[in-house]
Amino acid sequence: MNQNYLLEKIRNNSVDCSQCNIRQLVLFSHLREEDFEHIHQPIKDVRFQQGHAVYREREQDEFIYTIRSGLVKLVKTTSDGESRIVRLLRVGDVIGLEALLGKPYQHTAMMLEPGEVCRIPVSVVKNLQRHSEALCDGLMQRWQKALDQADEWLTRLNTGQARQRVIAFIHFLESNSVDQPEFMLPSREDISAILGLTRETVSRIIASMKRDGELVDLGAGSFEANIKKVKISDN
Amino acid sequence: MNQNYLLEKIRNNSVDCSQCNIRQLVLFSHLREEDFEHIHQPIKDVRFQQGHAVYREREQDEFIYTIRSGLVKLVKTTSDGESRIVRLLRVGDVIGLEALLGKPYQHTAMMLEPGEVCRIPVSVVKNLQRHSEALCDGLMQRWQKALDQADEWLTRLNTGQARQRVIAFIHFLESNSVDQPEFMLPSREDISAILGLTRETVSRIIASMKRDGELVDLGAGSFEANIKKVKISDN
DNA sequence: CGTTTGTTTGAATAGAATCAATGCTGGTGG
DNA sequence: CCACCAGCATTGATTCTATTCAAACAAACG
Repeated sequence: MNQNYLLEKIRNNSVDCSQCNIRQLVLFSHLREEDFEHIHQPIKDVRFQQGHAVYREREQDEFIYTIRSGLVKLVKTTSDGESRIVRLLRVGDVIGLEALLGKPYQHTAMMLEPGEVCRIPVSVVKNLQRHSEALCDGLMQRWQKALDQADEWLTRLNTGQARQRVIAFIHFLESNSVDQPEFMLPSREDISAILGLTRETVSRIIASMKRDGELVDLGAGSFEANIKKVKISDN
Repeated sequence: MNQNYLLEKIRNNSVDCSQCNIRQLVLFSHLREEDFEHIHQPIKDVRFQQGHAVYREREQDEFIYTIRSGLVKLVKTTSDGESRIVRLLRVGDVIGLEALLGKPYQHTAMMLEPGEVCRIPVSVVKNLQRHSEALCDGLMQRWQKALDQADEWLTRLNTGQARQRVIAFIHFLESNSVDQPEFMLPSREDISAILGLTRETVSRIIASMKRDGELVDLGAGSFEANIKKVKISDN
């Protein structure tokens, strides 16, 4: 019976969360073995290409997502047609939590690099919630994490002079790529939507940082160059 | 027995939430009568003067708060000593949710006008959570609301030209004072910390709006004038 | 290849910050 | 009661920074 269930899950391209290789990172980290019995709807692994949307602003749907790999931007379109990136999320982060409250998605979630997400039906979460207190705690933690990032975004990346913001953003990227000091720079367009500056201003600053040796371009063949930070002097 | 309990609560300056006159607004709106039996620690009503802090950044404590009256600013101090206001909260809003997760407060919560808050021990919420699913939902809703405001703060109040931001902020104030078209303007200092501009820039813009008749000063005797919006033309 | 897409660079301009002075209001103490 | 002071708002002049407009450049792609 359990065997059959597993078999069916595999047939549907769905996954067994108790065997997830990033389980310690994701929403279900504190679940006990028996809790997994309460997952009745399929959780699917979905792969997205760069530039594709996981969901779109104002859409309403029945899924939340955890990011298995890749970098995701949350984009909000302002009244005057401009769009701003309000958060960047990566492996282990949860997006689309608002679906749990029956609200339409508040942003467009778009892949900055190819990656994979788990698509979790809202009903699964609600079911598990009934059996596990830990999950509610986990959810609240995700919400708080999003809030912390939102506040940091405002105070660090959208305050002060252009150069300071770019430096703060590079620090942010650096802290995200845990092991290596190398990281990918998003397009100037994206950076400008993150920092609230123009493409040109961002380009000028980054170019000048390269000239000054504060950033080293490792130009690893891919479209956008691999960048290694050498030193950042805050002036 | 129940009588004695109520009596004791009153003696301690604590309150009976089931009788709260803004109960439909607050965290406990969906609780059933019997749920209130599970409140064992006192919930206190605290009154604060203008400029006083409900809690401070980096402090850790065991309370969350709902606002009964008054306007509260959440202030975050940046690395370089500047401080930015990341949210404004009013009657019915909950502040200090991070205490539920055992985290230190992420902001300093300060009264912009005199007001009253309910001080709720974390243990009370955790207890109720065990008995009422509705509460967990309520909590998630509060978190989402905070997140929505954070995003709006960034995209509306911290994007674009100074004049647009001031106008957006006035719209925000207007939407907060539901019934009347009058509202109080915070100090230029506070507005500048909200919009990421300087005192002088804010002052210039508001003064010019008054001159143009887009804002009418009702100067109702209090220190900062009462302001009524007449028209806002977006250019 | 030429085309497309994104980046860099330059010159001119607009907008906000900065520095500095003045004005206004309410409170204080002689 | 009036003079003075403190705190905040307003206004002006100047400087500086980022935007805008425009062009050249570089890489990727059919």
